[in-house]
Amino acid sequence: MVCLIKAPRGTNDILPPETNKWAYLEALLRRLSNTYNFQEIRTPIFEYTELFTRTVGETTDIVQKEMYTFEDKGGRLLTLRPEGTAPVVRAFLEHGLDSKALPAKLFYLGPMFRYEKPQAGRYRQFMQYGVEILGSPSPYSDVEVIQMGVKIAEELGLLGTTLFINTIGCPECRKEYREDLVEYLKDQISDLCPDCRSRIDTNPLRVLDCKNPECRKVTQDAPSVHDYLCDECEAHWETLKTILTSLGMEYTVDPTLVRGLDYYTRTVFEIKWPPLGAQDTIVGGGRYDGLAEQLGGSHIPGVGFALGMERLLLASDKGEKPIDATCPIDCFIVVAVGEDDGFSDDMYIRGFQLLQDLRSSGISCDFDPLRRSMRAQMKHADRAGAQYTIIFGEEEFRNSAVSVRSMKHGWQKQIALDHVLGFVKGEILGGT
RNA sequence: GUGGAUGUAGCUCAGGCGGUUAGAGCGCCAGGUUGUGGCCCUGGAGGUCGGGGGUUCAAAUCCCCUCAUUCACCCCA
Repeated sequence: MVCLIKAPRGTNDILPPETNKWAYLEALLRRLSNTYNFQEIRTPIFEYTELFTRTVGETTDIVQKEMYTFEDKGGRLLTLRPEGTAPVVRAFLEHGLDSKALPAKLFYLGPMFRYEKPQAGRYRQFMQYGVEILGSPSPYSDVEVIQMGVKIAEELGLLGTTLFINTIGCPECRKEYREDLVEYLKDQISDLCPDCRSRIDTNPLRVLDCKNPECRKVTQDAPSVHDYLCDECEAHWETLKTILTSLGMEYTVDPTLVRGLDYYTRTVFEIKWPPLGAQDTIVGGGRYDGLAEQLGGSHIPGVGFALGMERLLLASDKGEKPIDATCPIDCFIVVAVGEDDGFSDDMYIRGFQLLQDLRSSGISCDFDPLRRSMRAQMKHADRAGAQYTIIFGEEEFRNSAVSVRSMKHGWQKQIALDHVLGFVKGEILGGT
């Protein structure tokens, strides 16, 4: 079969039984959100372009090359959201949530869009889950968020994840650092790759995480932010590490971890799972104390993380306990149609009635509307993962009974039609 | 955006130096089994050989372009 029109590049159709994994993951994330007391927030899929250019940063890859931007019929410049934090903070300010009890703990779950070259674990439309704590400057909030990220990986049976953390200071201490870094880099400019040469002016911190070996040599001896931290940032950083240690959480300090969005301050972190290959960051986040002010609000410190669900499911499949994609039903009604002896139609109707009764009792069940052979129906029942089949046959029909068969154990008994509902309910809901 | 690899049945893949009707396994449908799933046997359906163009008497096979996937880079979730 061919279809003239295919799904656009970098997008995915998610089909059964794969959808069951998504349902499971979503349920897991919602459950954990509740455990950590995060409440769901839903924001539009598109926003004014300016929201992202102002917060994410003009010089970042996201803004420069990855946004789906378009003009609507009213001449408004809009962008399909490439990330969730800026919209959440925007909605938070717009609706005056800062006048309610703080800190606010919010989570979101939905599609994001980035115009990138697709690769395994990286798509143009992808589902992201993220949490944000707004109104708390406390390093305990940083740890709360980080710990939840680790917890999610654990719940999915991902062994061998690594938590990388770093601090990039605040705008105050970063100012002096930035000047010294730029000066240092300009002295070594001949050894830097072309990308990094232009980064010196646009975003010098990003030179630090360039993977080019030549650039690495240069950055090895570059001044470190850690030597420029103001007292507050230093205290925040030290407390953060102390709390992590006291929880027995292992972490690696990675001074080259700066992350690609401009709004980050102080803490940044990533959780990586190496078996994924090139796209091995499953959770990424950090603190953004200046974001609300950038959007015209008051000073509302924030910290959060985001995770890509496609990537997480990819990891889950490769991990220790892949999510079970099957979705079996409780029972299946089989109607054995013999030669047309006048019973068939009646049997079908009685079977169909029982189907309704079972469903009304909360028992999942199905039947074969195609009136195929009994064998075909049994096969169908088997494939649907039915635990029990309920067989309407001529012989049973004459006795006002049906046969109930356990597909798992193979036993089969005749049950009076009047009692079958109770019997099946007992078998399935009674937990035998 | 840069570089490499790969596109043949629903899925996993053979075939490939040009030569009749393009194959296998799995899956699907039916029969063997007019009252029974899984195992086994038999049969059947299902293909624009990713798309377009070119070379040729002849293209799944050679050439060009294009689209898609994938790996790496860039960057991220």
